[in-house]
Amino acid sequence: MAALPEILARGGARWDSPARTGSGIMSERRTGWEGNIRVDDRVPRPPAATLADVAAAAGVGESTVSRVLRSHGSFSPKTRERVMAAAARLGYVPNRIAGTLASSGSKLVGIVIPSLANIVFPDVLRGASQSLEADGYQPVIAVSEYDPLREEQSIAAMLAWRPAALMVAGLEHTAQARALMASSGTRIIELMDLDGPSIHLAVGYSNLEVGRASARHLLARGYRRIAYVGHDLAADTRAAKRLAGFEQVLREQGLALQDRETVAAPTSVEAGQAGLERVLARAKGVEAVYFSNDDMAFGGYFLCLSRGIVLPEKLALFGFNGLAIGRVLPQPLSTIRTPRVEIGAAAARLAVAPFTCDPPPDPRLDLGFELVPGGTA
Amino acid sequence: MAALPEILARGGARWDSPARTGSGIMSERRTGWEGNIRVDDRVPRPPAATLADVAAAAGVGESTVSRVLRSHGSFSPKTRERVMAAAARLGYVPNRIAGTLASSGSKLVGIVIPSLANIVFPDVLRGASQSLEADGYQPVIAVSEYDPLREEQSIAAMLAWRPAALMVAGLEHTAQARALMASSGTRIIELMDLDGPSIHLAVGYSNLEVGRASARHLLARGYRRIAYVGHDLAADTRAAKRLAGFEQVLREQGLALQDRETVAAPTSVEAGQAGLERVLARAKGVEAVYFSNDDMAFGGYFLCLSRGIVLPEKLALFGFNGLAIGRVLPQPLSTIRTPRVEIGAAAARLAVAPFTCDPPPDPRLDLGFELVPGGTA
DNA sequence: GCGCGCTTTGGCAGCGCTGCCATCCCGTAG
DNA sequence: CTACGGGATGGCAGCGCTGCCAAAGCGCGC
Repeated sequence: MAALPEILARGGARWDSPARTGSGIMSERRTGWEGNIRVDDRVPRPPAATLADVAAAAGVGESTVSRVLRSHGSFSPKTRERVMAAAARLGYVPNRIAGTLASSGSKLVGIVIPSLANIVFPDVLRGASQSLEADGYQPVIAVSEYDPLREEQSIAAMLAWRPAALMVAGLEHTAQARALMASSGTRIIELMDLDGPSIHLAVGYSNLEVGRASARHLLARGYRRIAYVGHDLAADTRAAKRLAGFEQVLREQGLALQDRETVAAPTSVEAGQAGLERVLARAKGVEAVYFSNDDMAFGGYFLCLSRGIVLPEKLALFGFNGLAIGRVLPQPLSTIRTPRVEIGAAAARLAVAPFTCDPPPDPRLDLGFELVPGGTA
Repeated sequence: MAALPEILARGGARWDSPARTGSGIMSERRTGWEGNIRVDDRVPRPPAATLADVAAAAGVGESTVSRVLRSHGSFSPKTRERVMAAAARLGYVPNRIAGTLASSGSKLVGIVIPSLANIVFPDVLRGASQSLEADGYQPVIAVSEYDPLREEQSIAAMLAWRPAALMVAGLEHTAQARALMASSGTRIIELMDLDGPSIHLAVGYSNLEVGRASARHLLARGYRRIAYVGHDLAADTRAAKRLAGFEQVLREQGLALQDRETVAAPTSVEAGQAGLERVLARAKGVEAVYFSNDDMAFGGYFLCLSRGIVLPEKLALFGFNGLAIGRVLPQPLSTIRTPRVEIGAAAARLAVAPFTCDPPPDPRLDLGFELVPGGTA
């Protein structure tokens, strides 16, 4: 069992690995319960050091410690020394709860998203978290599972932490949630949708326009008999808007959807596969399928692969999101790429921005989207 | 533009959609800056209502309001009525910052994960968030990007919020981070790894054992000339452990890796594709490839598909994670499925559990893994 | 040697809520 | 009619920190 240490060393690991310092990973050094929490419970550790403790230890006043630790205000170098030493000695960890209450300026940013089941919102989260962290803010997240009521509750719960800003996916919320946000005094940033009025700021793209662009693309490629395969639309208003834009363009050309299969389930590859299966069994002569998103489209794609349906000659597929996997497929998936990480990052910047600028920024930040022609449509 | 409302109505939407109540989505009702934040800045809204305001409005004492709003302690039904009415009237949103400081019992749980770039940690997050929410807790997240130093900083930052518990991925941390966690008095839960000593509690599976099981499977299928394609191992100690276990079993059979390609990049389908490409160009006669995870394996899978390499006859592929997409591939990916959502949920339960039980739970919670034979190896 | 102006420092009142305790009120038993 | 027990209620001292202000220290010019 020398393999792991070797690998770690070879790679220049900087972790302080128990596998390297202990008796080796295989030995299962049974630290045991007694050596852990249980003991902590028995011997109640001395309460965590406070500012006052550090002040006493350093022989200075509390406000001086506060100033030094926040590098805010003025103090002499040697005082700084003394304070830092005392803080380190006591293992002082500042209490942000108290700090926030006193300064009434939270470094928390609430993020309420509908789902973590595919990579879309994690991407947004990633962009936001990166940017937020750089400014010393921390994201508090809640997942609504596409349920308006849970979203409302999550929003209320977030607001109770008095965040510096609140990011919410979409523009549709319960009346109660909307009222809460509008009257909270917290900066509200709505994500991933621009089709409708926003409370304060909105960052994203137009789903309606995405749907239209998708339809125009398929039409331009000569497809006329088009079907739609989607997931639960009542919950996902943005998918509904894409479909609305898509149908609008069809209608303008005197066309209509050949078939529509809405799987009563959240989005997933399995749902996409099942949906396409049903469409193929039912509607004859379908030339192209518009999916509610890439996950659904992947399901369709692999169904075609399994059944030997040649893409795009026998059937064209079009998705939405522009996920990485679609690009390495033998035939890259035709889709629309959205700037998810950038949306998160931009939202984070807006969340933290002081807004002293004049003229003020536009309340709508359109980060657009990109049609990826691919090879399936 | 009547399509969207129709769709929403058909689906039984419960959102209070601006598209339904406003002048329609297309009309771009230009709420404008003046109607939003800017105005809020100009006319400083009255400070948010406090407990005292509600108490005054309801004609009762502060503690009574506190008791009613938390349904804690005793109060008469009619008092409850009055308080609730007053709170609603004033749009009172409790201040958890103050509440937490006063009760010294935070309802925050810190979660530090290395990445949001694939679905693995979002899955964990999903399990945790669901379970936490049910208990009235909220997750605060931080992403370390597989950087030990950023992890350390994130841990320190989280601890400053005095969370009820702290979840961290992996068992390897900087010495400083380990010391911080051990002495913080906060319950620490380490995720996704059991191979090594934990600080308090660990929930997950043995990566070493995963690697061993993978090797045994490939060996049992008769593969002898095996290559490895992985991503940056120095950062991802769990991937390193899997490889260590894998090589251990090979060694026990007097075998060794035929080739090893470590792409100097984070995990991705592209990296997997590039890695396999290089292995194929270099090593001749490789029968099977063990990938550091499913994302990497997908890259390899599609490369084979593009090049007409028949799976598994000409080349066998084996991954790790058991992602959904692997199951709908024409040849399902041979891999090992991990209970990620369950790990998150279990960790959340442990985070919140009172731990008064006797005998105490084992500090290690092994949720195991499942080898999915699939069709590629 | 004195006063001025600046940097450095300490004291202390809250931030909004909870927990504890004293008080009050009511129904009921004696 | 009085005493007693328990539910219902209010008062108030913190929780740990920050922001404000007063005070002290310090260097320098005249």
